[in-house]
Amino acid sequence: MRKIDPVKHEEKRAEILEAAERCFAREGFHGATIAQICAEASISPGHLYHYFASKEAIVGAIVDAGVEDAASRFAQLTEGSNTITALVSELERLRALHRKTGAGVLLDGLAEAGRSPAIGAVLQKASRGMRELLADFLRKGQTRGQVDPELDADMAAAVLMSVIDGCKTLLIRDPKLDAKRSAKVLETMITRFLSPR
Amino acid sequence: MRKIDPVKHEEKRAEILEAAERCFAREGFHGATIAQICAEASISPGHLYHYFASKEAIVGAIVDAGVEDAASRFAQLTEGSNTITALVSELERLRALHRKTGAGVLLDGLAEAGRSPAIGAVLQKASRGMRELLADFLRKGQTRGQVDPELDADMAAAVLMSVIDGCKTLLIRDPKLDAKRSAKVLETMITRFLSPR
Amino acid sequence: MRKIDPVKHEEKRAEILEAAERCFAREGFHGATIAQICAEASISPGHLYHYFASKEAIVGAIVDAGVEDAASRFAQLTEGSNTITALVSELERLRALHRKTGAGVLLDGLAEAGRSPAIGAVLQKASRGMRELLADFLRKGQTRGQVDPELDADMAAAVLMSVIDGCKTLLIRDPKLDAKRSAKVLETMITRFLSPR
Amino acid sequence: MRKIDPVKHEEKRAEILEAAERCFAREGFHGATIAQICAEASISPGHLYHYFASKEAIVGAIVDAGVEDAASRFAQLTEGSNTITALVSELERLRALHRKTGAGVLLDGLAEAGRSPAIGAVLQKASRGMRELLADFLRKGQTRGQVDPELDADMAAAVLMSVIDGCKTLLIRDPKLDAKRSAKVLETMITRFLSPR
DNA sequence: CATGAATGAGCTTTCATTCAT
DNA sequence: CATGAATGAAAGCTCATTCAT
Repeated sequence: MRKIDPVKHEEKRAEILEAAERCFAREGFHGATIAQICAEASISPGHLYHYFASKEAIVGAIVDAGVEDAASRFAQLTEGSNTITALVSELERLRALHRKTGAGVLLDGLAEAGRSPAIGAVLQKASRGMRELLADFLRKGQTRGQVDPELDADMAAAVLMSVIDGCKTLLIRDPKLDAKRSAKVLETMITRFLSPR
Repeated sequence: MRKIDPVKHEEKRAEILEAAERCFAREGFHGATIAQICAEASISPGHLYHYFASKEAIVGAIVDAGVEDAASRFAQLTEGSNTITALVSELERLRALHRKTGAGVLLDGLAEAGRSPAIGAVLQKASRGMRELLADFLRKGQTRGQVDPELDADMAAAVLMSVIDGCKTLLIRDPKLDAKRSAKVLETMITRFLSPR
Repeated sequence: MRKIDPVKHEEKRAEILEAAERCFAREGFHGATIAQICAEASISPGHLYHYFASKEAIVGAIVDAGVEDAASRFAQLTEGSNTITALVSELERLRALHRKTGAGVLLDGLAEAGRSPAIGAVLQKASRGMRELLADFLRKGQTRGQVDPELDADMAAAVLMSVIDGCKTLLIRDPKLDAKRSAKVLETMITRFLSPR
Repeated sequence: MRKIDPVKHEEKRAEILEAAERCFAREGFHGATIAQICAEASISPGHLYHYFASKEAIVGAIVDAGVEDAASRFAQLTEGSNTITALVSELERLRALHRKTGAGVLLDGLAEAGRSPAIGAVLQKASRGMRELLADFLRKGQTRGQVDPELDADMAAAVLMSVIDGCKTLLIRDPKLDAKRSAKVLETMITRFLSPR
């Protein structure tokens, strides 16, 4: 008699996803077990499989969510007034975010994407979208005279994205690194890279 | 009365290490199994343990080798005539290298280092060493007037290393990326970053 | 919403323990494998680990149960009217019991306790408890004039326990030994040992 | 051209056996590995198999040796003047011996004999021999009026042997046991058991 | 005689997944 | 919807034994 409530279903899914994310951050994709995720989400293993077909599906959903999240932030980027300033502050926001959740998940995800074609495809599609947004953003900056018009906007966008990825390793390679000073130098690099000559 | 032949022993060790590296590149640290490594090295599982005490020891040996290798390359860097050119071409060499072995291993290692204090410590020590070499190299460039003297050499080195890390994701996010053009843009970024104003 | 049923859980645990006991009796602690125990209990290897954390934990549970069992029998001993008669018949009961389960387990356990400090500590604690019960029993017999008051009750208890241990080897050294006659001689020894002069 | 030297061969065999005995005392029959025995005997695993066909053969040889040793000591027993005194002092000698080598080997051997028919047969044959020696000894004591003529010499011998076995567990069950006092009580028991009424 | 490299079956344990209720 | 019991395929690793030299 009781019909399934799609809203509640979606809520539970999100709850499990969050629990999984915490576990993945702590233990990595391979290190985290279904049992741990169930404990964290306070459900039984049998029940989890009502919401996700497999562990890989959970990984996929998390990658999806992260990718969508990043894309939406990139989409909002366009609103900023000064191109370079906006970019740099977005980068700073990302760094703060990952200091909280741990960079491991993202690196795990990237590594996994480099291997699994399924996850790779998701990431590649999203990356292309994000790169286009970023390239558009840069082109707009070029029009406004805030970004060097000589730059290949598309390639510059790709390189900037890899710089953002690289940021995650800064703290792993040296946890005691002075965050302020490193941010400043990073800002210098991006500014000099993009500024018109 | 034949005593053990350390040369052959070392050769076999290296052989196994190479086989393991191929497996890790293909499957990741966790994904690769002892059985796969043994198959790849054409030895029995029991025999592998004459050369390495555990799977972790294999990983450790690979990391050690990689670190030593990178350090030696960095140390030789000092010989180049032009600071920035040398740096850029070294970066290109690294990229080519990692296209062969697959970037996954490094990302796996970085992700793991972000979680496990034991692995983290190894990476941090190695990173500090490499950063010092790179910073020295940059300072030498500053003395020669080839690098902007205003830059904090130490921080710049840290940022450059994270840029190198970031490069690994370029191909993961877009496998069809035009390598030449992306290299060119990367070169532009580094050149502008480091050049005296 | 069905919560776990602790009764069924405990029953299954006991079932596995009995299966393990049979295997240990047949093959010894080291000789018995998890696979054999699982086959004997008709469960899968994975499932066994829902009930016991490790093979060692199974051994521990069996030892604990045996110790508790022995202690409870010793505690009830006090009720008997004649000290020596009660003791001798208890001894006989122990012999019958061990003819069923096989003496090997106990000898294995004793040998292991002589080596591993962890297992040794468990055994020593249990032995001390049992010896105290036995010594109290003897002292009570001394008060009643049924046991030689000159005897050091504590030491006599220790010696009696070692005699009980020794009984296990009787059948190993000679499986065809006449059980009745040997019991009689044993009874003679204990009676003469304890009787007042 | 070089003939094998049976003397040297036998010496090496004995050497290996001693090394194995040390390992077995330390780790038990199952716990000790061929590798450990080889290390202890300073030979290679391949070489060990020139002297023993299998690990079980080593165990068998050790049990054989122990059994022979015990038998020869029992045979010499006959020389003593007073039956009970001789017996008690022999028992004390055995205890001292086993405090050195650890009782584990003997218990391991007994446990193993209870399971493996092959080892069991060796032990049973030897035990019967020893029991006969001991029974003869007791009968001689009966003739001399030093041992209760009512006793069934054969059964008494069997019981005494199991008492000797049981002694090994005294120290395992309580390592801090006062050796002198326990020896005294044991002596009391045996004296009262055997003495003429 | 002697070495140590090499084998491979089998061990304990883990864990994603399914099933009965 | 929800539980937790149950599965079973594999994982990393050990070790008695054999083989080439």
